[in-house]
Amino acid sequence: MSHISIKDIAQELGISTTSVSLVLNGKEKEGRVSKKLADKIRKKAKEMNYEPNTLARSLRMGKSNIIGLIVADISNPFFANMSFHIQEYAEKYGYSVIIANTNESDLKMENMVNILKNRQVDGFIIVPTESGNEQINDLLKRKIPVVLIDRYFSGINVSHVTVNNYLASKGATNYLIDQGCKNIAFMLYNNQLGHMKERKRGYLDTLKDAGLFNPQLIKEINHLAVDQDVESAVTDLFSLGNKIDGIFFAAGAISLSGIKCLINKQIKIPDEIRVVCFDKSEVFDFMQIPIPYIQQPVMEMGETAVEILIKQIKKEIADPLLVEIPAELHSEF
Amino acid sequence: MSHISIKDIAQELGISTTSVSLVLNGKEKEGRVSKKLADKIRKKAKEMNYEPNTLARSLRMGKSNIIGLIVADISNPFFANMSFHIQEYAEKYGYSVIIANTNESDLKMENMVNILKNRQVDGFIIVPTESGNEQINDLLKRKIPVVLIDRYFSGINVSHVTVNNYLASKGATNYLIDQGCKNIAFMLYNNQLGHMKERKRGYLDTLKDAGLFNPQLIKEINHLAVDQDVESAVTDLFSLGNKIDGIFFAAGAISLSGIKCLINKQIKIPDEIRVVCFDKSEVFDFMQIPIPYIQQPVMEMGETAVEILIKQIKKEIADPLLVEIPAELHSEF
DNA sequence: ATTCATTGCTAAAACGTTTAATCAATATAT
DNA sequence: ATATATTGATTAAACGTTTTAGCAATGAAT
Repeated sequence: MSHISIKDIAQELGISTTSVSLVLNGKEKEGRVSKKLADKIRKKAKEMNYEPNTLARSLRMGKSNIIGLIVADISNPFFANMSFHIQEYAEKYGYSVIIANTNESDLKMENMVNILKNRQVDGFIIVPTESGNEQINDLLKRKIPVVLIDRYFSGINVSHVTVNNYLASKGATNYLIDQGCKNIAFMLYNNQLGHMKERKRGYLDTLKDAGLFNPQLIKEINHLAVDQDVESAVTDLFSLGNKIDGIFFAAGAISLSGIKCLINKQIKIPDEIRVVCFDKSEVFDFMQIPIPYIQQPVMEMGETAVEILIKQIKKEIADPLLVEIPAELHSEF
Repeated sequence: MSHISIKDIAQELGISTTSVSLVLNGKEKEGRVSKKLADKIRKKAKEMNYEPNTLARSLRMGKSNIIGLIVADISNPFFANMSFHIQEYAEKYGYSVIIANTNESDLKMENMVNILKNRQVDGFIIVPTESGNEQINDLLKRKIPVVLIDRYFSGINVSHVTVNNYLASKGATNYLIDQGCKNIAFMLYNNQLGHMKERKRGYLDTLKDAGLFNPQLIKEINHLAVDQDVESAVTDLFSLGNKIDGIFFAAGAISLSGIKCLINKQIKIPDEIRVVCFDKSEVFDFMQIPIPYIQQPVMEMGETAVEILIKQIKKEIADPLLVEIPAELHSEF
């Protein structure tokens, strides 16, 4: 027999599938199955190598106990790590996690959301792509629980957990000011996602408060051409009248590209220029000089997202929950 | 209505579910549904925002069109990247991919295999954990298609795709010999997986052929304590009578740990010691000196695995296929 | 000796699909 | 005018579960 079902066990034992189901789900008490029969069923099930068909169960019960995790870039260690913690934590609650990678493509995000939705996942945790908002809206319309993580859309009223980007950004900028920098550049992605806006706001407010603001110091990077854009941004910045003495890189990949660029141009960190980065990278461990960075509490973020999502799934909460977790600036070495 | 089914559409239109199913699956020709009715159905389906329930479909059809991808460490860029390519390629064939991370834990691998098996995935691509062999055997016993990737067990007759570890290892070792190294150390994991054995064999054969072999040069590392083990291995190696002048790191994490250690101990690469690494790392881009490494063709490996798996699923091939892909040594800069 | 509870089990429906079998009506061929 | 194809639909079973409702037998209580 290719695959053993509950029916096969029942047949073999000459009993009903009800009893088998009851026992195999540990409901023998409520189901009033005799200990004798229960034991017989368990024995036979083991003997026949029975494995339940979760598809059928989910279909019948109307829930799959699966969480769909949609990540914009799984090869980014930050997200890979986050995925790991999410999976780990969700399992404790009896949920398994399906990871899908959108590679920053809106179209792929649409596909993956649809595929998972049609597979009846109970809810989604999503690191959305830049224009993934309609997909999110569709999910909300269908009353499917969603939690965004790391990124969010300012216009949509949906649960999200992020770091406190504004404060983190202020902290990083202030750090550079404290180090004596007067012309502090800021490099960020040119997208409209909420977290980027917040990081920018943090930088702007701090610089304005300090009377150091200059619009030429802000450089936007296209995520499809990070290396080129960063390269020309750096060249631009160094041709300004007031020589820049600090750069705040507002995202992981921009940081790496930026530092690589500075090294190539033989611009010495921190003598000629000071930097501070959003997100830690393994690369920092291998540099001669320490690189200050903002570290996002990736585990806490992941676990919070899982908790919120599960509460939504179980209908313990109805309204969207917006959680901001403080991020730490690592600058002491 | 919370969720629209084919039945709802049929009811609304006063027709049978068969017609709806036929049309929505593009089988109106074979099913002899009139163009008029077909159009009506499609219109209504769109209007009602219908989405098929893949669970039910899979249950009925006995296949899910899902590939289970089980990875030992998703936060390892090598595997993250591989996952990406596998997902990408599988989609072209109409399969979606569920990624599960085992974090190198045998128990978790067992769990994930079971969970996915019970969700009726059509087949598995697995980067197995060290002692995951029984799980593989169980899958084989149940006639569930499996392809191992990157790692494999010498004792089990199951499809796998790997790099040609033996030749790659010979190449790397020969590179160091060509550079004039006389005392070439080798650092590998202390596990019994086939790919490690092959890498060791490559090193051994090459060193013996060159008359340079010395058992003290081989250091085994426990993957649970890479940094410590590498640290003491390096100390050991440098206290040997014949001063070592080359190290071949047989795996990605060992390489990074090793290089970090050399930097900390102020041992200059390549003046005092030459190294060669298995797997590329982003870190190499940031080092003053170029690091030679063996690059595995991760995309080709992933795609090959998908192809083999799908052929097995479709029963186009019955016997296990063992594919070895050549790896490239990057040593010219 | 009758009622009532309890115990141990089963029948059957339901979840949302797909698909083989069948049927009635119309068209085509003889 | 009759036999035969073809067209356009439907009925009902099946996939593997869970679960409600109910049945029969036993035990306890009056």
